[in-house]
Amino acid sequence: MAAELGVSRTTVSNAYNRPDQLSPALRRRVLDTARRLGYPGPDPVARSLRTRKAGAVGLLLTEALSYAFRDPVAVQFLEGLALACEDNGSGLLLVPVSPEADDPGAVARAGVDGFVVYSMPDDDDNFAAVLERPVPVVVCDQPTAVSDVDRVGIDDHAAMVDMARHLAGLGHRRVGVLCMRLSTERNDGFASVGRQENARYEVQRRRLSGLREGFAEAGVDWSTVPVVERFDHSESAGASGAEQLLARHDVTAIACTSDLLALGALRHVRESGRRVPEEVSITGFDGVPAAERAELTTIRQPTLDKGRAAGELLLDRGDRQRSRTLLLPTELLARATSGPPPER
Amino acid sequence: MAAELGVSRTTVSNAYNRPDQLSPALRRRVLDTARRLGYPGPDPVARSLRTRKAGAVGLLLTEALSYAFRDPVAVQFLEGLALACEDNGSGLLLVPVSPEADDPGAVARAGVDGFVVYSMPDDDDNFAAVLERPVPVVVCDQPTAVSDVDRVGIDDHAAMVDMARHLAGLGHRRVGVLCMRLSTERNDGFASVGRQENARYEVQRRRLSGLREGFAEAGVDWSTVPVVERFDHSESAGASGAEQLLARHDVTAIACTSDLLALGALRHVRESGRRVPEEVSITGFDGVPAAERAELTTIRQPTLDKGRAAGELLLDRGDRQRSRTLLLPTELLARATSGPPPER
DNA sequence: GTGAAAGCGCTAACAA
DNA sequence: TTGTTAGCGCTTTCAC
Repeated sequence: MAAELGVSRTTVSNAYNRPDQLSPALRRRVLDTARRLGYPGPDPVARSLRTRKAGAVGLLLTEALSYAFRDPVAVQFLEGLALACEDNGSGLLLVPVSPEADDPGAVARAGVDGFVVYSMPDDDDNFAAVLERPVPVVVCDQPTAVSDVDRVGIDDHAAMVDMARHLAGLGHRRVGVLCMRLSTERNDGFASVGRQENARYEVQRRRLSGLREGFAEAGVDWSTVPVVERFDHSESAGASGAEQLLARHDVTAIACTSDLLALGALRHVRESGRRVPEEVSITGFDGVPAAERAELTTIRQPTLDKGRAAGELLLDRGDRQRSRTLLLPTELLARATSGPPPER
Repeated sequence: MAAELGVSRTTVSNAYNRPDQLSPALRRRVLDTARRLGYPGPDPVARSLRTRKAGAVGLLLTEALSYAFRDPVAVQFLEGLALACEDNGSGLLLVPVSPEADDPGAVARAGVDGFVVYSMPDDDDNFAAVLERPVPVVVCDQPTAVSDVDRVGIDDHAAMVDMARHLAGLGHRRVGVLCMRLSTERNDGFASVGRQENARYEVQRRRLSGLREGFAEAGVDWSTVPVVERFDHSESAGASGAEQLLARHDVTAIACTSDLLALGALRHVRESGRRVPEEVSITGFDGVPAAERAELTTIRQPTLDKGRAAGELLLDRGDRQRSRTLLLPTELLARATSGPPPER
């Protein structure tokens, strides 16, 4: 301890943390001595132990850490979350999870004051580990079947009912769907109704059920609607999904459960010589910037606001009495990739 | 302590950390009791204090936290860094810095095993605070004038010499430049040679000096070359910069020190009715995806690899004897936005 | 395979 | 304004 150098440890501590508690001269002297002796200042970990504050928010994602920076929706969510963190002076800790290993160790080992959980599957070990921790938790999007945590999300079902009505209203009856992964194991291909209903990803389940309901209103029998699933969330997955769908089914519209998939589908459909929307309509979900450039018909969701709201909910030491749920609005953007189906 | 429940604290600790050190039956019993009693498992902060490992890498950026997710180059760097972190099982802590406050507290308070510093100005307080911490540090890009830290970067000067030669080789002699901020205070407008040479951002300084050298070889007097500076790094800053440049100077080429600026310049130039590259050539720097889509002539730098290398350098507990410097290669991509100047 | 003791470096009360 | 006293919760020799 630098205490050996004239003063006591309290004084040293105060020199760093409460400048107003001691004379400027003394403070200067303490700091100078510290520097001379090579004392690097209070150890942050020891301080955290004592103060019971880590000064950081943990973020848990479905995917590997680096995915956070590959998916444009995740990036926007993170920007919002970071905004909330910086307002609060909190750090943002991206918690590593090994998708393979059944090792929730990283979660247990994270020095954070709370967790934001972004879009995890039902029954996830890492998420379970988060709930074990005696810190506040905010879940974004999924899973929703959890008590005692705050939640931020949108009404995925209702948004997709709108989308189905939009397409049905244009006259589409022979439609296909392209969706994201429905289980944690890779399963690229057509997804049966049973598989859809038992999807481990609630968001996908709800988006599909929304489409189902909306199309049902127009008399479309859902069991005849082909649903193609892709494990990877990327444009090329969207392209290959569209290819698989169109190879077997003659549809006039493809509703995708994300913009990335829709953008890929759009590319494939055009490259295969079909015109959009004259021959095939394509719709997405999310409202990413690239979708705007492509004039994709989609559902805009306030991704950045979700991130900020999640951060604020977590950091807001207000009424943490009962768990709060925030449902943000979405908006159907009918743009250039949807139109009436071709005449028979 | 759960020790009151049959066994000692060592045993409890072992139950969590060294399953092989005690009988499975006992371990099970300990864990069950812990659950029943609501013991959440070892406190990560206390554990860190004892083991002297935080299990996380800290990242320090020039800008506010959320900037990390707004700038495509930063996002790619982060993806690479995250890749290295996840290979190591480390977390990634984005350290909040208040650009206004002269408070390096967040850096001092971050519980991390090391820092990656990404592109900071010379003489930055937060960076200085990082150097005070007794942990390893890797600096990416700037500042370079630091001893005892590992570094990752590119040869900005040489890359821009190439770019100047490219433009000069096409025949350009009346050129303008659009660069990023040169000081930490906002100063949008023309930058004198003196201001360029005294820029607090080494990367900008070197990119400008590279252009200067390359154009000098073709006989261009640098003091006649207008250099427009923009504080914000965005497309719209690029557009307004190009506008300001063209309003006063009749140039046949605009060399930008980033793709984002170049993309904005491109937009402005086209919107103002000029053809690219027939009337004006425009070049960027970085090689972001959007630049590829726009067919922008640019310098590609391996941004993701820089991030990964930075992470590996930091986490690699190998020869930490002397500081290592890694210079990654760049590549001039001559695409569709550069061509011969118009005939007089 | 298990327990006892020692301390990681700090800050919050309180007393002087 | 400064010093004293107690831990924060854990892991780690080392002895049993």
